[in-house]
Amino acid sequence: MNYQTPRGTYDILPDEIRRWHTVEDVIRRMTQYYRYREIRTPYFEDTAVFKRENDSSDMVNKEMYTFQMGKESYTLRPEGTAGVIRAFDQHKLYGTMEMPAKFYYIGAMFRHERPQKGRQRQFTQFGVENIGVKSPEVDAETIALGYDIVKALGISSVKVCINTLGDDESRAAYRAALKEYFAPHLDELCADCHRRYEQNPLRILDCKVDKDLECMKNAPKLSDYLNAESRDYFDRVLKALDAAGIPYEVDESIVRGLDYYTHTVFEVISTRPDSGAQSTIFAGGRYDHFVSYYGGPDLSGIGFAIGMERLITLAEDDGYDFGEEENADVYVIGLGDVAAEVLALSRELRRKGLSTEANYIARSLKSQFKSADRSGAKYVVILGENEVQSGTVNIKRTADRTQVSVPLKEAAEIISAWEKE
RNA sequence: GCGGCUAUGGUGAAGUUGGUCAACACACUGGAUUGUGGCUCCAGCACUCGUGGGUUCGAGUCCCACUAGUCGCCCCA
Repeated sequence: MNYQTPRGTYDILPDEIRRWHTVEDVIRRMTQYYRYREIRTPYFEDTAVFKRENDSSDMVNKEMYTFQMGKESYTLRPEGTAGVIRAFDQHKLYGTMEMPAKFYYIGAMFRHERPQKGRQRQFTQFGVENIGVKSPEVDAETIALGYDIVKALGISSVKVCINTLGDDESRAAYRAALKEYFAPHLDELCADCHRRYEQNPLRILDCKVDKDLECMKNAPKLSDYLNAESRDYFDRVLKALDAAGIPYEVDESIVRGLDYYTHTVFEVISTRPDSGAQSTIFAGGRYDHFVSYYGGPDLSGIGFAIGMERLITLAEDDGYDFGEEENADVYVIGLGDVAAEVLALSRELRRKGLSTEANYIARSLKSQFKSADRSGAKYVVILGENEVQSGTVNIKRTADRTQVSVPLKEAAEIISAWEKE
């Protein structure tokens, strides 16, 4: 065992791929219901696309896979939104697409973190972006899409947590209030919070280390600093969620890891006790200035991302039925020096749309029947030297074990006809 | 970046206070039926216990280091 996958990466083996296909199918169906269209952007971008000024998040500052090729610096994408917005601006889709422009993506993301349950260095995210219409109903609809996917996979124990960060004015006022409030308490806070105090004081509030501190409990609340417009917007988001029949909980501690969010932010978490340290299923929020950041017009957007690995695990834990692997239609047994004939017949069967397993190994009839059983084939064709001589072939129906001898040339046609009965 | 736990064949694993052939099950291959299957029976299948050192007359079993996995902290989907 000399080679293995790098830390934090993993292989999806054939026995496991069915789960992925199933979940991907649910996602594609649901996004189609909501009229989102797929977009595929590169797995790496110019580093500047991800490394934005004044970004205080660990993801951007500590966890990116960045490499130099010649003079250029590239980065493996740690998240999906930046690439989508970059593409939206680059191709001036605001000029050709109807608003809101609705995108979804599924693909690998890369973050250099210490792996653990539900967290890999290369992982897969499904995400959506809804750009160009700023409306509380759009926010609620976006959450509804994610919620519907989670529910379609039979995942129970789900909690929608939502909050608002308000607009620029509200945030600035709150930020100032926080800095003023925490200034005398700085020596009580952890090292990370000192950094947060400078870069993004809002994040002090969801610090897990200092969460039980007395000064945390009495900290000013964002809700007290929202201006009328922001408060009204959030109220309407909640009303829209009520109208959509989505249960939620307002959680003022949610401020999100990415710095580009404004107004609505949300996290949908699993309340299962066995979901480990990574309980977030999907999370996202609204961004007012991201589209213009990459050179586009001043449009607002909203999006979320779901970790596919977590989604699949949760669906599995809740007993979602991923179905059985498809059986073979036909198994072609070869006896003696007949491999070429086995190949020819198998190709004929496949051309007729029959999934066909062919044996090219010189081995006993018995062992070939065993593997025919394992393949689940409905028909077993026995092709030996005798058959080649006589130009006939034996076809055995697995169901009733009856066997008929037919001309070799007609075998594919006959099985195909039986299948259509 | 920090901490806990783990590391035996293709797989799941047993391996007592260090001391006979590294158990058992599944899978796999062959045979009992020299061309007709899912049952049964028989046979085969780890010169070796993550890697490297050390202690000992003797180590899969004890010690150290390294590597990897896993869970948690941080962070996040």
